[in-house]
Amino acid sequence: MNHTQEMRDKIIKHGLRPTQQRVMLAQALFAKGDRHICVETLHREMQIAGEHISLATIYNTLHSFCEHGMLKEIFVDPERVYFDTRMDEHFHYFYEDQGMLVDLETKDYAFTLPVAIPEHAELKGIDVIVRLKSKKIQ
Amino acid sequence: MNHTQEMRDKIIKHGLRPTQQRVMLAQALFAKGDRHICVETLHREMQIAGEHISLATIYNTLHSFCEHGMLKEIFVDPERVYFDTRMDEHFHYFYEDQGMLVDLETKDYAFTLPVAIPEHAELKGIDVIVRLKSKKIQ
DNA sequence: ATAGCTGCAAATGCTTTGCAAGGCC
DNA sequence: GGCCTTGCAAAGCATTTGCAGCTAT
Repeated sequence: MNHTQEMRDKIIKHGLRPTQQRVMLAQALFAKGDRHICVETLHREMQIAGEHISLATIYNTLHSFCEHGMLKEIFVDPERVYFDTRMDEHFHYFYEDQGMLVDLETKDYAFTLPVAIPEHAELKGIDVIVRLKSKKIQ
Repeated sequence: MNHTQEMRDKIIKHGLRPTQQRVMLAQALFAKGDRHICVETLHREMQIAGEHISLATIYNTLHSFCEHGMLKEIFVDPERVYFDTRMDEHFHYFYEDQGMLVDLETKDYAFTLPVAIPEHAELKGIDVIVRLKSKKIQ
């Protein structure tokens, strides 16, 4: 079974129709392991690969993927939304100067969860963002 | 010494000129203890109080306050930026359905900081956001 | 006096939407 | 065939900017 077919199956399994654009985007997103990508970057990447997909469709598709549990949105920067292909609970470093997100590895921290959840509320998730600035290399 | 004077002093101490608009905004922000407020809300609040300040000035002023260490920006929602008047390191609950931020009290969690910081980088801060959804009241 | 601040209106830039044409089952 | 999806262009909206007039020191 080739990779295109895997992506078709993945999309179907999540309750969406495997249209050309969705399959192409799924390949770009999930082919290379975990990714943290913003719409603009993905759009440029598709153009370079010679596959034209409109920005509107990328927005719509990524949001569909989120609603159907294939992606997570991350808000770290008011300038743009990032999408994360890794679905388990995990945390991030964010290099503010580069706009780059990197996963925190378990060995890198010692947070003790969970947190008290107010009675009248339901937990949707916990975001931990370690904001960094790259040091200049001398 | 009245409250207006306190705000003037606070602004001067942080290296800014105490203009009318800055003093009015500082009063709105710091009079009532810790606040988590977005520009739109603050603008509406000033209008209701009968004090006209342009949106542009509110944006500029809040950003100046941030750069001069009087406020912190919080990104939890791509729709709008929140400003937090509390300057020490602390974490938040965010009620996604209400767009409301609430401080996490120390008793409510047991995160163990710090985190490993990559060699080539400098820590700017750690954000912890516990995302909640209000439960319907039956 | 003069450097800095304000406020309007216009511009910007990311994101969403309306709608006609096309694709998937 | 019928419904969902796409893509363009236009709209939407929070935020920023240019610039003339005003204010604080």
